[in-house]
Amino acid sequence: MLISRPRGTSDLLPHATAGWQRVEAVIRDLCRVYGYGEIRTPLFESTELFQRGVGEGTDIVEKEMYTFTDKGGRSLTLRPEGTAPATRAYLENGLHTAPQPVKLYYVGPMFRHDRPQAGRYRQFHQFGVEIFGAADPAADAEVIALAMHFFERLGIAGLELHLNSVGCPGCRAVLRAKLADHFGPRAGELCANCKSRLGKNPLRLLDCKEEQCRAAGREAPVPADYLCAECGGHFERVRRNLELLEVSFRLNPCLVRGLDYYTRTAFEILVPGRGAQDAVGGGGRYDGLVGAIGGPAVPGVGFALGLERTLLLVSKQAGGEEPPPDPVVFVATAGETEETATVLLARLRAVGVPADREYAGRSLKAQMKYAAKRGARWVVIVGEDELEAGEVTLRDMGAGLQVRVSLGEVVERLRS
RNA sequence: GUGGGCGUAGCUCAGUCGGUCAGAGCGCCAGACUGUGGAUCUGGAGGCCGUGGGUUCGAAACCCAUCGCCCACCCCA
Repeated sequence: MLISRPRGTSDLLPHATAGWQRVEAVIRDLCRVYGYGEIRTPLFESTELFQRGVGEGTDIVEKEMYTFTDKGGRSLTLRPEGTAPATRAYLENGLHTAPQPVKLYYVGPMFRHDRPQAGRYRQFHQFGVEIFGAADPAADAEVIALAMHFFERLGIAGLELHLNSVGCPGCRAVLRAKLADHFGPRAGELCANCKSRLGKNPLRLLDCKEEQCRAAGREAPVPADYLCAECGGHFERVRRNLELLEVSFRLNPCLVRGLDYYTRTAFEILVPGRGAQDAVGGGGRYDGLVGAIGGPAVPGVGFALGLERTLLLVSKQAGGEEPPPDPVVFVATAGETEETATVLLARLRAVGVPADREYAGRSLKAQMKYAAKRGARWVVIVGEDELEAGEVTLRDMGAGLQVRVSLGEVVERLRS
């Protein structure tokens, strides 16, 4: 093969896109019901947007971005996630002057230069929602409930919702000091990654998966112990709302979102027993994000779900791929009847009957064979003999029976 | 970025100690007294055996490199 697709991308052929369309239909319906409007932003943005909106200290920005320089010398980046672009669009289009809150959702491809493996690709797809302008804990609960509702609608069971609160910059400053006190003396026991985190972002030490770091962090202070009164109250209200919505969750005191503009609620949706790749989605509150990219202080909360990982669960649990659509009616010719067949086919399609023909001028036998393989329920044989009587032969492919029908009424017979 | 496995027809794969090994099944196309399907039979098309070097009289097979795919780690979705 001369040219193959770029690493970590995939060609979705008709038998696969059927599953995607189903998932997308659920997304659109759910978002309509919950009151979210769809937003479509560019696939690439100024690199700076992600540096500020995702965070310089993150793996995404440090090593996973598809960044290039365009002909005007601007640094652009294929979007690695959807929240920063949505936030940018919210500001740029003046949505902060619209009635608040503004509730948006998006579905589309994201790009990260990671090493591909099962359920992880360089071009992958996310479904996400964002609520801008609502500080109410009920908003946190709503997006979480929406995410869980989505999986429920797809028939996916057995997911775990992990929940935590990382507090606000105020209470986090206290925590940070305590973490430094705790880990400082143990720096020697930590993995290389965590050693460097110790200085810049000690919160991240809490959710390192290395055994040695977990051991060192066993007695470490966690955000929940240092929440200020307001953050504590908020978290309590989020949990209360989830109970009202009958969404079960598990408190995970080590669940963390590292950057400063992530505040309070943090959550992740996990598939138990899938190793290091168990996250199908996650989200939280980001009351500092709008400000971080240059806007006013507007609170926000949202989530992003991985669709490839979701599809993996759909096909695993709900059984397999769906077949491509049947043509239903196939128009075959026998003899010099092409023109009549062409018109008949057009009439069938005009009234919405899925119909097809073949274009190779093959024998009737070959046409029948092709029609059967395509899964046609009916074949209309337009033959010279029948045409002399103004008729065609209508064959029921399932039953193997056929009758002659007048050319005038065949469309009506097949319409239903 | 790190580690492991694998790269032979569209697909799934055989190819034994290097010497008619370029193959099978499925799929595709065609035919079986030429206007009728999913069965059967027959035939056909289709492969620089991932790529580039090397070893050898001779390599799909052995060695090196490279690219790609898969899986795992890190991290995430």
